[in-house]
Amino acid sequence: MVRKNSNDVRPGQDDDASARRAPMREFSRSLPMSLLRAREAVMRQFRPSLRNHGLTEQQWRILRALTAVDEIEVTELARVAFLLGPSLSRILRDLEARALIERKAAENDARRAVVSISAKGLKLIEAVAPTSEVIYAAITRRYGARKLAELQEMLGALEASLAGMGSEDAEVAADE
Amino acid sequence: MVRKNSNDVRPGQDDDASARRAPMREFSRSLPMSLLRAREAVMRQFRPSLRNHGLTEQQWRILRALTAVDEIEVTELARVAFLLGPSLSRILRDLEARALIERKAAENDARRAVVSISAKGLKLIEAVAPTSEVIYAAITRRYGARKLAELQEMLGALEASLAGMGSEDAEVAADE
DNA sequence: GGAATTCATTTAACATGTTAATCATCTCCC
DNA sequence: GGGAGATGATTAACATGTTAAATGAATTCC
Repeated sequence: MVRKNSNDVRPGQDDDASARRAPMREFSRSLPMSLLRAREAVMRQFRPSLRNHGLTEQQWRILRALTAVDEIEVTELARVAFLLGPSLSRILRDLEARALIERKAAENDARRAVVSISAKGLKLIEAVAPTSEVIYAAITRRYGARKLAELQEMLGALEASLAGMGSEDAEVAADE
Repeated sequence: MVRKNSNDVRPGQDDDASARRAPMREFSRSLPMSLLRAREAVMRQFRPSLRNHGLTEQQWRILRALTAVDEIEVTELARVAFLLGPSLSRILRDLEARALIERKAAENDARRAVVSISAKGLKLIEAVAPTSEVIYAAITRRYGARKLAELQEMLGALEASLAGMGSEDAEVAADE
């Protein structure tokens, strides 16, 4: 079995070529990977339960967001549920077909659509929520409530740090 | 303008129905959402640069992983690049068509495929890497190197906490 | 030594992510 | 009040995530 781990990196073949450039961050320790793996570890806990109720993670996010408001415009919903417009559009079509949500046009603006959760949708939420809460509690217990709060605070800070950094790119501006 | 924020939650209409159940975690503060938003904030920085070089995030992950080894089997690569088999399979097909990687059968086992990065692939990596490093450095500077290290440590710990929790449906009853 | 099983990888099918383009409405401004 | 642009939502097109099934090759078992 060939196990490639941290240290057996690139046998010969590029000794002098790579001497000049930094070896780059050890791949598995990059920030995006760390975040991806952590999130996957968390979602792995929830997916089976959601699946048992015929919901995907994103559909659940949308229904959950809808329980917190009476009604909401699509754009706002996209922001709250952290979904891109096209994804949301498709999912709303599906949820509406399943009668889990209701949709109508805004009163003053025919462009805007207003969405709300249906009674059936609420019922589904209420069926799923207890299990989700149990799972969340188990995660909190395992990791530690205080540590979890601290982690979330740090994640929020990271997001905030990068907020303004958006598009100050040198090379992107160069091309087009 | 209808702004629904943290406080104007659920106007009437379900007063007694919701009296019994806990209001559930404020949605935007759930752990999965925090992780998703943080990761998106980070990836938003890298995507334009990768795109300029014709790479998606996942393609980049694969090529990056391949630079760290001489050659690697597909299953191992999936583990290292944190991709599911089907995704990896599709991407490898594409990368091979673009001559960025090479693929051959394993010597002792015709089931296994062995993948390595091509000279062209290496060249591409070398073209992208500097920009990526600059972005990573900017993120580190903004957020703080020490804080970043601490965050990664906490993310790793979270992953570890949840490691055994996977599928206690029936089978993993065997102790750890 | 061959049927049954396991294993590595791929294909299939559907849902979402991502960017660009489209479509309808709305706003502004002359 | 009508046309140029802005805006909200959807559609289009392609890439990946996710689970199940299929394929092909090795291993086990009798």
